[in-house]
Amino acid sequence: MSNDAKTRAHEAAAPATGSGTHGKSTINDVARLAGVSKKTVSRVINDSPLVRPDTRQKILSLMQEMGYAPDPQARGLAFRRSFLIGLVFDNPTAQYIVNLQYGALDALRDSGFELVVHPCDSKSEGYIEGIKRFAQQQKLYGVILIPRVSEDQALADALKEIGCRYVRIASVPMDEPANMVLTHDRQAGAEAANYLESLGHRRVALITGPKRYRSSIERGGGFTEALAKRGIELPPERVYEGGYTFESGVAGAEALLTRHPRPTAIFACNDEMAAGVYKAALRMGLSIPGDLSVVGYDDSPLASQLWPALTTLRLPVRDLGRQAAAMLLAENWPRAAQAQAGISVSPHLVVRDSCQPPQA
Amino acid sequence: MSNDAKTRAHEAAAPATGSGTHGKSTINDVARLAGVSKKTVSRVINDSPLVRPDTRQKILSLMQEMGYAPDPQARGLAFRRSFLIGLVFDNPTAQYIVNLQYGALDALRDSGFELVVHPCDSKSEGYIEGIKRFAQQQKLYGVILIPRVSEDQALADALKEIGCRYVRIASVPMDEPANMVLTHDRQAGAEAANYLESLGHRRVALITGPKRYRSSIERGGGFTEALAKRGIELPPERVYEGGYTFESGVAGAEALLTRHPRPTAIFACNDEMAAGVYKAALRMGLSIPGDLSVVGYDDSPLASQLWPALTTLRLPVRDLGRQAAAMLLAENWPRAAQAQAGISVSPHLVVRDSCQPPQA
DNA sequence: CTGAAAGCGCTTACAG
DNA sequence: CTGAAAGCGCTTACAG
Repeated sequence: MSNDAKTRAHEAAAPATGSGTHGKSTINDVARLAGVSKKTVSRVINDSPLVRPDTRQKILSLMQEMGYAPDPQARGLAFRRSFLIGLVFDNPTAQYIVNLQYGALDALRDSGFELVVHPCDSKSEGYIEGIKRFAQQQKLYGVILIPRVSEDQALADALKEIGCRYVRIASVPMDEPANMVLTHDRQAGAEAANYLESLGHRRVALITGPKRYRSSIERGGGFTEALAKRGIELPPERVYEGGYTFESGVAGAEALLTRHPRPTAIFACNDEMAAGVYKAALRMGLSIPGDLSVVGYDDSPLASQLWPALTTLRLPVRDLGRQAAAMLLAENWPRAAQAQAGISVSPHLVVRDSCQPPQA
Repeated sequence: MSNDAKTRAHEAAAPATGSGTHGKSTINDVARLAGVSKKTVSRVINDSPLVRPDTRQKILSLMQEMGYAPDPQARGLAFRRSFLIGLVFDNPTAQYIVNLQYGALDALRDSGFELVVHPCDSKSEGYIEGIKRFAQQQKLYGVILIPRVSEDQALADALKEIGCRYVRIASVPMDEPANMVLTHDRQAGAEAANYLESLGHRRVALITGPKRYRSSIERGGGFTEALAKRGIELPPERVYEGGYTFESGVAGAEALLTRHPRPTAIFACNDEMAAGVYKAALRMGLSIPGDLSVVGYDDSPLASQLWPALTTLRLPVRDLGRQAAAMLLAENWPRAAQAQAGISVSPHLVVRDSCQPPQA
């Protein structure tokens, strides 16, 4: 992944030992010591081609030597744009947020950009105004939108209106390619279905997330679709709408497992709900995978900590974050971003110990 | 908690509808429309007392009306200091990081300050240099240090040297009160011991975190101490040094539970390790709390999702974050911060279903 | 209580 | 390829 950093100077090492004056040198100091105008130094900072190679080299090593790094605030003021990337999210799991941050920071490392976190409540009145103000006031360079806010077209429109770059992480294309990182939830849901079918399961059940989450619709839809393609029906009484929470997983499993005949496998649309299924099964005296096979989604730390370890769909969240941030930094947005958008980030099945063929 | 915001203007609402000119008004526009100099507007922005009340009021409502908010970059450039707070952490759990962020953001809301995240690797060579550069380059207003980096005196010294405000979250005082938010781990460890003793347990075991974590030493130490005070000995063979990870909890429990006689209770120094104890017990056919009582630490979401629900010490992480950020913003640092430092954030026992008196 | 001047550290036109 | 002037939107001395 090419690092389209705006400037090389940001990679400046610590002030060279012994350089003296408190490491607070400015562009003027560099210019004076190099015997050029500050405009020339500025050109070097901004990787302009309009500098003679030897001049550039001389200035570059001088900056290195002095431990000079341009002041982001001064640059921002002149550019009318900051070097901050906003991370906007509603209420995903802690693990999701943190992994996304790590990924985004991977891409921002040594670029001179920093990551500013901005949680919000998409159900509150005027939350879009809040984000707009955040973007405008800080003159954000760009914004990364995480589900569920990424799915809000009104938010995207607001951002576009004020001219703020953004990238939406979502399960289906709902914007220009340059503004999207896709998570392919439908395909992953199908993988879960195919896996269970291949083990021999015919009476399977589904615990979805809330309908207002596009991911939930895609995961559940892909699952149902793939099942149908293999000739397996999923009647409404074997589908439970959960809330992506542990408790809803418990409730869903309790509802589904009291049906007769009992399903032999459950696909929960996230790991938290799958953990809820474990609890319900344990309480009902059902063994996993003996009496019940379970598949989750996310591959959160939880998945490997459950016993038996949970078979689940791994969502490479850190990669999503890295990808989104890299697209935002792309030199010639949106052209370059679009090219990068081709790099796909897909979930895949991680087989552990929570599934086996159904008992005869 | 008083919000010592530097300025009122940050709370400016969205541009009043119909105000026209794209909401990009500057201090000059305000000054012109108010018929005063920009210096006077500046005084209002910065809550200077040197403005006639009616003048101030007039300017304030004008700003509100225009949807004016001062540009943080321009202010920062003039102030030689940004309005950014850095959150520096090594590798705590995702839940800890996120809760701390939420807490810090609670305190920063409507203050004009933003939160910049900065993970690091305290085991890597020159990591302190990296943080120093981050603080210096961004001219951070202040930094919040989370364990384990908060325990590194060299880091604190480096920050002090460059004149960067910081607050350390840690289990014991190791700096000026104005620089500390205490988590009182020792006292909480004692609470765990007293609780188990009161239930009648005499053969108890302990799974600590890594020795290099001060929290681990305090939690374990408080536990051991309180036990001793009540006449219960904790021999070395009933103490296992874990790594604050799930896997180490499994390993620890496996080691401790094969001793004869078997301990009737285990205190794990965090919930992840407690979850590991659950797994080991389940595999060994031991029931919780029938055969074994378990106490964790953190009250992470995990705690209530385990079955039976885990009795644990609740660490109010969000409060820690709020407290730390509020101290950083205190008007007259370090005096005011010190006053706030009095507000204590203490863990307390949350009793759920994982403990009972030992079987006869 | 109020203001005119100079400056924070950079960049954008505009010339050459 | 290089530079002198003006400006980004604020604040700090310094006067009054």
